[in-house]
Amino acid sequence: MKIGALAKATDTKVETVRYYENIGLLPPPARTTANYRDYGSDHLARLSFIRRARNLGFTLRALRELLELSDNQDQSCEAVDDIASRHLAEIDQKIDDLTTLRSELGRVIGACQHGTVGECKIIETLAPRI
Amino acid sequence: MKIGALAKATDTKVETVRYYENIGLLPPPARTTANYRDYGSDHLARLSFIRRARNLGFTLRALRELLELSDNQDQSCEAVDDIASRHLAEIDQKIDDLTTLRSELGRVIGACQHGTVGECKIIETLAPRI
DNA sequence: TATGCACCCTGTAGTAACTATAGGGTCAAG
DNA sequence: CTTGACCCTATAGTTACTACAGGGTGCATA
Repeated sequence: MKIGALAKATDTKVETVRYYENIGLLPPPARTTANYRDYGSDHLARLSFIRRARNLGFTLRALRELLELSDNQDQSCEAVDDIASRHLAEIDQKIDDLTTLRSELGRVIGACQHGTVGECKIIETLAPRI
Repeated sequence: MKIGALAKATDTKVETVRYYENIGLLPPPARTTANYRDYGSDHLARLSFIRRARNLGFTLRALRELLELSDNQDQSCEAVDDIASRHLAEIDQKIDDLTTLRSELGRVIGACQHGTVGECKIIETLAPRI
């Protein structure tokens, strides 16, 4: 598939796809005779992962680390365990925060439907960490 | 509290706190006689919300919208409902993605502990959306 | 055959959201 | 009374994109 189709399938700008190739996050694909980039399903999967993980607040640096778990199958068990464990804790925190935020937004919507708008306590849901 | 304490409590750089004030995301606090910024607990709650929501991948633009639910209590029910509903759907998607990612990382760690490292299928967990 | 039009290419400049540095003031402790 | 840890403003640099500028490709249609 050509870059436009890949970009569309992953909800990415064409320029962003080329940018990821420039910084070495997405491997350079084959080229057609007209020098057009020609992507396969592995590129599609990898870019989808990158975009969705970015959308979840992971930095490109964190992404590189996660992608290496996949790219370098021959890493030591300790290294894999360390990287995965650190990210697991981060992910759990994110899920907690999102769940709390979700319930307050749900309450606001519910209150709205019952005509008793009331205060929105959204800020308080993500109060300082202990 | 002074800016350093506020920054520390919210895991933020002092420069970032001043930046949020410049772009109007954090209201300007009172000043001491020495012209130092003097923050209260409302600032602490608001900054904590901003930082954690940013960490979850929300843009500053999205944050402004969410904060307005809290700041403008007198908005129409339709407006509140529209904003809250859109973000609710986004949040649900994020929770789904994080949960899937979490389980694959957990599997990798588990495999590691049993000495059967095996392949890491992390990329596949965030495959293209249907 | 040609001439749009939608797509692709490289390269560079602009934007969003920070982050670091320069140059200087405040203040409690020793 | 000075030293170190803080604060101030202003501006330049970084990360992660995003938007041109200037030009080539390829297929449909007049």
